[in-house]
Amino acid sequence: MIEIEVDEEVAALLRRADQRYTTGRRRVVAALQAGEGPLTITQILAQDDDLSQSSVYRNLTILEEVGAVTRIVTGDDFSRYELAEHLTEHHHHLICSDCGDVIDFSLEESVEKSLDAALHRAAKVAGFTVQAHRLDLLGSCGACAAAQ
Amino acid sequence: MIEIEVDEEVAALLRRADQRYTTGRRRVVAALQAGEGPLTITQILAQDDDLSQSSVYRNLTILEEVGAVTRIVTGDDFSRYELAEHLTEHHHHLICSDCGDVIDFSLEESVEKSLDAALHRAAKVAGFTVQAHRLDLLGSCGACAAAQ
DNA sequence: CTCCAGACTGAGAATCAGTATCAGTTGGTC
DNA sequence: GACCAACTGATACTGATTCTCAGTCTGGAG
Repeated sequence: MIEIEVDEEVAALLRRADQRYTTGRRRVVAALQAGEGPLTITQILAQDDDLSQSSVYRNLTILEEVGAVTRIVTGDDFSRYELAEHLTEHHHHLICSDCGDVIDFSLEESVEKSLDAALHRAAKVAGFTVQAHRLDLLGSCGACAAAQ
Repeated sequence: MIEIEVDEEVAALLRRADQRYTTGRRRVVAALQAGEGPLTITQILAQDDDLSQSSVYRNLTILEEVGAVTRIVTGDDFSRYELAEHLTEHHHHLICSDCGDVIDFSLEESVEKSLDAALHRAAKVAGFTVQAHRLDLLGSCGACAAAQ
């Protein structure tokens, strides 16, 4: 999805919740679009000096409530945020267990389909209502593997 | 894997790291074996009055370093712990986004196989060294779905 | 059997990502 | 142009997790 469309979609989501699409929020969204994967608050702040920490936290929470942004928790001490899937594309995460960095990747359609079907079968057995699935690869990114 | 085997395996892992398999640690392992899914520190403490919070934290960290236990982070404010996969069986998690509870489930062999192959292909493309994968279903558990 | 080093423990203090508060600013609406 | 609700930034606060420290346990050397 191109930048302008994302912007409009986010604006619509916010408006629906009586929220404004302010400059600060635009900047957070822009930072997330610029990253190659989910970003931590620290990374967002580093990318844009005019943002204040408390507002970024607050705005990410609001953007998440509104459905524009998704929060990712990987296991190191920092939450990461990315644009919601309907604003990007369905994808998964490579999580580097050394440096903590997170990179996006996708699976072939066919694998994704059969996985999805299997997941729904399994959920049904457990009496569980599925909202989404989450698939991560844990390992070492190229840089960290080289550094060892 | 039956209880005694797990115990021996954990003992061996600890010994290899010059650590003792003390009563406190045995009790933590026992609590994890008793649960139907990963447990929070609070749940472990609730299950055994003789455990002290700081020791449970410390021992879980050690058991994780030694490879006997895995830490799970779901997004609510609590870490959860479960026995490592080689002491149980490869499985995945149903995470209830309402109450935060986590339940184990498994996929059919065939799906798991093709998924694994696809993941390795994807990792190779990204120059990533895979250690493990992690697959979670997000949604509502039976109890929470009924309560709505 | 005794001693000793080093592992272990429990209680409390310290840390720090994330959240709440609050006084002041902004922007849309009548 | 007054009003009101949303927004902002600085700062104080919260709570899960980690650290510290003084005391206890344990296994092996002598």
